[in-house]
Amino acid sequence: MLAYFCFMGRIKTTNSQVTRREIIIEKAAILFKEKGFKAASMREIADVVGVEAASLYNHIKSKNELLNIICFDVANRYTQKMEEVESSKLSSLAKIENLLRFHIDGMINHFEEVYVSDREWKHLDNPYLSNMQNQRRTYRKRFAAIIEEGVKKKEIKKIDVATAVLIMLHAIGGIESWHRSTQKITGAALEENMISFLIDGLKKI
Amino acid sequence: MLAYFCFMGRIKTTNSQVTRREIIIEKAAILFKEKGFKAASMREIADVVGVEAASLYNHIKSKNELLNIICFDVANRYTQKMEEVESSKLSSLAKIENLLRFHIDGMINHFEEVYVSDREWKHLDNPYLSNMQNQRRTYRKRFAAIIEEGVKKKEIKKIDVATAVLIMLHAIGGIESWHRSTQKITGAALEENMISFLIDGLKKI
DNA sequence: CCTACCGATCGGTAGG
DNA sequence: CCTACCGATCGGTAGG
Repeated sequence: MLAYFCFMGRIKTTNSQVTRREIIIEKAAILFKEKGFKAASMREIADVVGVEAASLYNHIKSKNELLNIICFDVANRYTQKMEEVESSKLSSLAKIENLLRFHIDGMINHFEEVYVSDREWKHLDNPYLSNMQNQRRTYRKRFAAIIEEGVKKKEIKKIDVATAVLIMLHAIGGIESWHRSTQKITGAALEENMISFLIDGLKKI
Repeated sequence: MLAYFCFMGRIKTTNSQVTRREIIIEKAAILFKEKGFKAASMREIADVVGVEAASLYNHIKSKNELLNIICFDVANRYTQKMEEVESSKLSSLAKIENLLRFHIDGMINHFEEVYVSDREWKHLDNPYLSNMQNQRRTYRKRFAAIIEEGVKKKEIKKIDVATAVLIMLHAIGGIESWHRSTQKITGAALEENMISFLIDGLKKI
């Protein structure tokens, strides 16, 4: 019986390339973003997907698995990007700009997922929770190291590195209020505005 | 009976100036910050306070009332500060610096409350929810108006005002990771670093 | 995929 | 302030 439905999930690929499982994850991300992980119920997710709550469990193991998938999808993309940037030949300033643009794009184009992974990861259960804590700590350290290197090479203004990391990574979270605003500038314009504000803060005068 | 315990709350003022009610609110803020509003239970709050869950209701009406108190305490302080700054004779740049320092101080010295009011206000129920949404929208507009004025008077670099507001108000949220970090710089040093980064982003070159 | 259902936990009340 | 308890809702399972 179980095998039958797993197969059903696969067969949809022919029509739409989106499995039922992926739809569930996508709808879960939207609800987790809107109500928070704890406040969003499996019954609500099922409603939006158009099935009974019990049916969700033919595609996913638990509510927490949904959160795991969302959070690590995002975290892994960040880690991958960090590796790409680190091994590039760009200047420190260009590396940072590259990373910032990646974050901004993520907030604009994968908003729900990124938002959830950023605000709801505390509800992960172990071992995923400590794994995520490590990934986040490591990411910030690598980000800081790039700035540090830029300061040493005198490509970047002398600033407190920890403060700069903290400001830059959090400022991007502000794109949330851009999503909510009615009279939006375009995403591309927002990106340029943010980059110029943040990168100017690093340039030597 | 009820009156008796309300009286008990008041009488404590003689010893410590902190009523049982205020202790409950303070502990609730800590738990709401750590676990989120929905994930923190009244039983946990009661545990920390040192009473049974049912006893909390002699001091507060509901779990949501706790959130109301925390959120509007913070929001009202912001509104009050905004009025003070608007009616001052400071330059636009000085006004912004003044507001930023106020936010930074809040994040450093009233961390739990400010954090909760910023991240958990979505769980308010009406009419408090729409009230809060209005207060937040209004605050951002008034903040934007100050920057706008500075740009017009050419005290401030020509920037996209909406983007600047978004960056500045969210960057301050980054102080959260300062609280979590082990090798901290002092709060005062953090404040100076943040101010110089953010205010430099506004100054004309 | 559904119906039927379970144990746990929640916010909150009654009553002393 | 406590004990005792309630109805609602939750994540999840059994079984077809």
